[in-house]
This record gives sequence, C-alpha cells and structure tokens, in this order.
Amino acid sequence: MATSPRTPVPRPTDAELAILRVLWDRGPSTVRQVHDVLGRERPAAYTTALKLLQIMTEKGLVERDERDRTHVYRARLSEEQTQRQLVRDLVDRAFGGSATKLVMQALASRHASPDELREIRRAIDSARQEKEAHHDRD
Amino acid sequence: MATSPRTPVPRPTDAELAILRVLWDRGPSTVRQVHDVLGRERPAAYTTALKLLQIMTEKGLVERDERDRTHVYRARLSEEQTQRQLVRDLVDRAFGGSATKLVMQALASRHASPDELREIRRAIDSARQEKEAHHDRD
DNA sequence: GTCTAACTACGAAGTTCTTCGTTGACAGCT
DNA sequence: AGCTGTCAACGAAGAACTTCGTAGTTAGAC
Repeated sequence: MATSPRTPVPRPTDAELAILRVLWDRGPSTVRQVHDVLGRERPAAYTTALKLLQIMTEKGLVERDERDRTHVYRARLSEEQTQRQLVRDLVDRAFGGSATKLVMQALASRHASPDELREIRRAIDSARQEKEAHHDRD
Repeated sequence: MATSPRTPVPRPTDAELAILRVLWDRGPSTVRQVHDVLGRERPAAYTTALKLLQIMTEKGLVERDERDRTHVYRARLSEEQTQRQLVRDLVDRAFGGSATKLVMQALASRHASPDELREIRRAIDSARQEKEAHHDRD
C-alpha cells in the first residue's frame, strides 16, 4: 500500500508551517476552515489561504481531495515527521550535524519545567535502550 | 561594558548561515577568506560573498572593521547565541512552544551516541539545578 | 429561471533572497 | 608615471515568498 511520499518534500516556509499546524490540529480541512483558524491570529484574505494551499499541493506538502466541489486538504506528512525533518535540517545547517548541541541549546533557550525535564530524561533512557537493542530506524 | 546587540537581529537565511559558520570557525575574516572557504563546497563569484556580507552588515548580523582597505568582518552574535535563537524560533514555529517536543524529535532524528546521551543527561541535571536555584536568564 | 453566496483558478504586485557583472578606486610594481 | 591585480560599491536579474483582487463556476434559495 505504501503512502509513497517518494518525492522529498521541500522544507515548509513560515506561512506554510502555520497552515500545516492547522491541518495537524483539525485534521483534513477546507480552505475556509483553515482561513478561519488562521484569521484569529492574523487576519488575511481568504484567497491567501487558498493560494498557499494550492502551492503546497504543487509542492507535495498537502494532498487535496477534489471529490466535492469544496476541496479538502490534508497534510501529507505527519507533524512528527515534519518536526523530525525540520530538526534534522537545523542540526545540519547550524549545529554541524550534532543533535547533541541542539539539545543543549534547547535546554538553555527555554525554561523547561521539572516535569518536562523528567520526561526528556525518560526519552533519553529509552533512546539508550533502543541503541543497545541495536534498533535502527529512520 | 555591554556588547549592545540592542537591535534584535533577524533570523539568518541559509546563505547567511553558511557565512556565519565560516566566521565562527575562522574568526574575523575578509571577504576573500570567506569566499575561499565557501568556494570549496559550493563555487560562487567573489561578489556573492561580498554582497551577502554587506547585507549582513546592514542587518546587524556581522560587524565590519573598515580601518584597512580590505575590510574585516566578524559575527556579531556568538555561535551559541545564534543557535539558541534558531532553536527558540523553531520551537515556536513548529513545536507549539514546547522545547521538550523538539528534544524528543532531535533524539529520534539522529542517533546520539551513549556518550552524547550521557552528556545530555548531565545538561538536564544542571538545568534542573538552575531551575531550583531560581536562576532566570534570557 | 434568476439571484446570491461560496468556491476555485489565475494573475499580479511587493518583498526578500541569491547571484553575478560592471564600475571606480587604490596599492604595489616596473 | 603607467600597469596590473585586488578591493568595495552598486545595480540588476531571477527565483521564491506572501498577499490580494478579479473572474468564472456552481449549488442552493427564492
């Protein structure tokens, strides 16, 4: 069956990311719905959202269901997949490939709550386990 | 004595980041030097580097020493400061403000070595300490 | 059947980013 | 003094990004 995101989707721009966030939150949505959510923060014309979604369709960032006259868009990559891609991208561009350094700065740049720190700790431990179990996944 | 980066420098673009990396590596450098380093990876005209550095000077990303005829440029923000800014930016744009989630994806997207994991663990602990010591810093 | 509201498509304008060629100045050499 | 190579400045072109207005289509209401 394969979801086949064969084409390496480009890095989403700022405006595109804002739209993707809506799609991840709401699930598949119409232009109107995206526009309404976006408009709460930052009013813009309806056609702005429309155009963006059209461009994103061309780029392969979203998929469009055209069965109804009112098209329905959905993100092609999950939030986690996109986040992972963005992190990797930033690691490469600004951290010389070292994810560790990025983590350091993340911890330094935001005040993580004790709860969060505990959660991260847990993630590290499980990452270590995966490592030892020789669990490789991309 | 205040370094006075009063003006909130904009997020560096990709090409700008490449130049900053050179400046962080080499320290203050001339256009020629930046161009030479950059040219190893990705050949480009001399004036491309020059123009970029001029624009970056306008933006406040770099500072220019014009005492000699051959100007010398240096990064205005340290590598760590810039990294922190970029991380914060990404956290806001793609992780709903949660640095924790970014750390998770960072750990998932790259295979951190046990050594690195230990190092990160140490960073978490010290972050926790700072937290408890009510150490607030931006 | 006609009108209206909502929809898609399209073009265009303004901005930023990236790259390069040309120009004019200057330093060092012969 | 005149060449030659190197430099900064500048303009411009092309791409990408963002935004919006207009035009044409269609479903549903009256």
